Amino acid sequence: MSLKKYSIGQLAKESACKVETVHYYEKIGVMPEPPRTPGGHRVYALSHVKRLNFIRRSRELGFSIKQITELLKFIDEPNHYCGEVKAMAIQHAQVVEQKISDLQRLHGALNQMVSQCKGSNNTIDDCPIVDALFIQKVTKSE
Amino acid sequence: MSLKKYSIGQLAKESACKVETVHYYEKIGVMPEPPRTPGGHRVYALSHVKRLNFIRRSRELGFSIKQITELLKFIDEPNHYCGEVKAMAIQHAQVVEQKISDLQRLHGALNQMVSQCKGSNNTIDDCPIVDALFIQKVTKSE
DNA sequence: ATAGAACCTGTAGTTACTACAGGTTCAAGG
DNA sequence: CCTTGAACCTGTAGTAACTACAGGTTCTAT
Repeated sequence: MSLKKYSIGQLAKESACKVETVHYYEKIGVMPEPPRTPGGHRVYALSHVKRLNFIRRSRELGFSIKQITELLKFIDEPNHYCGEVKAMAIQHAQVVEQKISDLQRLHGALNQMVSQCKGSNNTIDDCPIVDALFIQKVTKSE
Repeated sequence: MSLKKYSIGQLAKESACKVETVHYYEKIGVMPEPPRTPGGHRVYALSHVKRLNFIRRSRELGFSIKQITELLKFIDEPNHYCGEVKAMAIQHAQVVEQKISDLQRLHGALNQMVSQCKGSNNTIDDCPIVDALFIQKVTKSE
């Protein structure tokens, strides 16, 4: 019996986001306009909670709103197949992999800088970190 | 003999960014207002190229403009020491580490979803990726 | 002298929210 | 029943770090 109704505040809490964010999602069309009380307050059902969870979790996983719009289209329209979702997930996984390796390169560069820096007593003119940053980029593949 | 002068277009090309970005950096104060030709075009010197390289490279490494402003302060003002720069670099390295591990967690989640998904023949109702996204978050520590 | 590339200023758009301001409605306690 | 204050409403503006354009001027090369 999922007859439970949610105010926008409860909905937001349920999905760990802010009320303003729900307004925003409604404005951009990823959340529907829900029914209202006679006074004009939004009233949500469990399906809304699920949908918002979907959106938030997808955002956490790094999907853009545009991508989420696509995913929701798959869900909202009846003539779509799991394969389309899978393809998007695979593609996104590759993007994430790339990001990880970029960050690892960066982390290496930062650590190298730090280890070469003797620290507090040098003035800026002798700081190898500053030197490293002034160097024209060579580490990044183009 | 670094008497060479650069137009804003050459400067931008040298640092692999757009002319508009240089304008923007000038507006927000991380690049100085350079001398002008009688007609009003900006004229840059090698020092500007170096400074812009510093900014761009720092951005590539994930420093925010705010952080770069701090770094530039260390460089622009004579009374700062290498230790301050080192501290910022160390702190930033930790942030990068955190980002990497978040992304690795995400990558694992995506791969798991993908591997559980049989693909094209299922309808959305059977898609484990969609299911996974609808689940209230449990993987993320709060 | 002239064509057109590059420059100028200023404003608006992007992404995904967040933060207000100024007003209305709801729920609980007396 | 009435009041109080939390929660809600709409709408606008701000955030980061640019990017894109419009409409005009200057520079450079032929």
